Amino acid sequence: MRTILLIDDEQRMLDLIELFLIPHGFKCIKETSGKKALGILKKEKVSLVLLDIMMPEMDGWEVCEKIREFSDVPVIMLTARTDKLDLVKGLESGADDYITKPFDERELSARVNALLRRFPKEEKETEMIIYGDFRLDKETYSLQYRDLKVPLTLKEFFIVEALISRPTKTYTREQLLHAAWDYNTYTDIRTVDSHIRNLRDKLKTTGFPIDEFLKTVWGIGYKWS
Amino acid sequence: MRTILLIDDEQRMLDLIELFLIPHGFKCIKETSGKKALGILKKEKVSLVLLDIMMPEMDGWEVCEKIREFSDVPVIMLTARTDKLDLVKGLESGADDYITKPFDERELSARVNALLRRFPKEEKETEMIIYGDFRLDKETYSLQYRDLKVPLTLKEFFIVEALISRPTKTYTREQLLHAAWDYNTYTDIRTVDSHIRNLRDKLKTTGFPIDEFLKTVWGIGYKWS
DNA sequence: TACAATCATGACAGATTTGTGACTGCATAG
DNA sequence: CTATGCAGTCACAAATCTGTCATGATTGTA
Repeated sequence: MRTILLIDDEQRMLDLIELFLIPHGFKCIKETSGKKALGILKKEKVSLVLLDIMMPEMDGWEVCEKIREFSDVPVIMLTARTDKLDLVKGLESGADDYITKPFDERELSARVNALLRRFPKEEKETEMIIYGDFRLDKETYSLQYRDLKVPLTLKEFFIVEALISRPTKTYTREQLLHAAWDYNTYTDIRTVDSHIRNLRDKLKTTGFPIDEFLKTVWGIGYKWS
Repeated sequence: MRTILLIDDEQRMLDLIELFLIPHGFKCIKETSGKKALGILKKEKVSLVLLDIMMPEMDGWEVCEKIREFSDVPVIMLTARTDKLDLVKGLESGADDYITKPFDERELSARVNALLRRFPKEEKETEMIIYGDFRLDKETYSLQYRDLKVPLTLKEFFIVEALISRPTKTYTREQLLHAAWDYNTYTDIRTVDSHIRNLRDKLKTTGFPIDEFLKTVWGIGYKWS
């Protein structure tokens, strides 16, 4: 989960923004002092900063400049004013974007997401199903167990994908047919057995302890466990 | 010098924006058709796109989405309206920022510079992709392996660029078509095979150990590994 | 234990996908 | 105009994956 640092002197505003952001899957750190916020930035992993301009002691532009002395974290400025001079001053002090209050939830989340798209530091896990020591990689159509990696054929891949994405569930041959073949295929149900065999062969010769994981459920079908 | 691609259906607006940008040290390419602009983006080195929303034929959101299918170039949307729904829609279709007309010169240059700050060495990095002993040179459209250097045709170049920029990932022919051709091409899918063959021939006769790197993934497509 | 149902396995045929050569069209340069 | 090189299409051969069948092994049950 990505963390956003909120800096505003009004506690009410901090709470409000947090309420906006939480449903969109962000964690928030709230801070009323610009000075303390700089300290937090150095210690915590922060993905983005939302920074109010009108603050006592140290204003938003100053905070932003200090941040830029040591960090490239994306910064969005918040202000009540709509003056374009403010805007230019904000961007020149190193901010990446600028939102005028009052803003609505969609604008906030859209701007936050637009900026975060630029920093895809987190691993994409959607292309990879991980179960125990196994990884099923959709980019390379291969199955990995610790250091061993084996490319799969299409049918093998779809079968493993079905099985491994719901471990311990027993799939009937029918269900595996539907997972790997078109719905209205006239393929013999026993063909599934063939592919299961090919899989076992291929994985065993590569050194996978596959018999411990890919199991036959007598009278029903197969499962991964 | 950084190049900015301007897309607007009104020639007057294109000329006006160009007048704004030239004093700030930018080179401009002006285009009134979204479709043609996509073609330009694939061929030219463009650092940033300024995209009008209200256009006949293909509107700005659509153009932006098409751009995002093959490029991460920063995009700023232009519109006469101040509706926040527009704003959200723009950011969601992949834009990075949003300027409402009429805008002034300072705002335009501030926003452009804020975005470009995010891509400081972009130009140099994208001119040369290095993977292992291979170098793909965007300046001369050629591929180098140790001392051997071979010029590539455009299509060959785009195919290699896609493959080599994400080694081990298996690309389908569809994906390679999108990477190397205009998005709405009616080119036969097997044409990809032809270019792959030409590549292999060309590289093999020059002495590249290409078979070890450019691999066929049966039933899916091709990969670099 | 004996029997019936179910599964694993090997061999092979069939289907699909890919590689390759030959050809056309197009644009460009000389 | 002609020559050249690139892009795209087609047809057929080659490679590889998929599906079927027969047979023997395994499992559950009476």
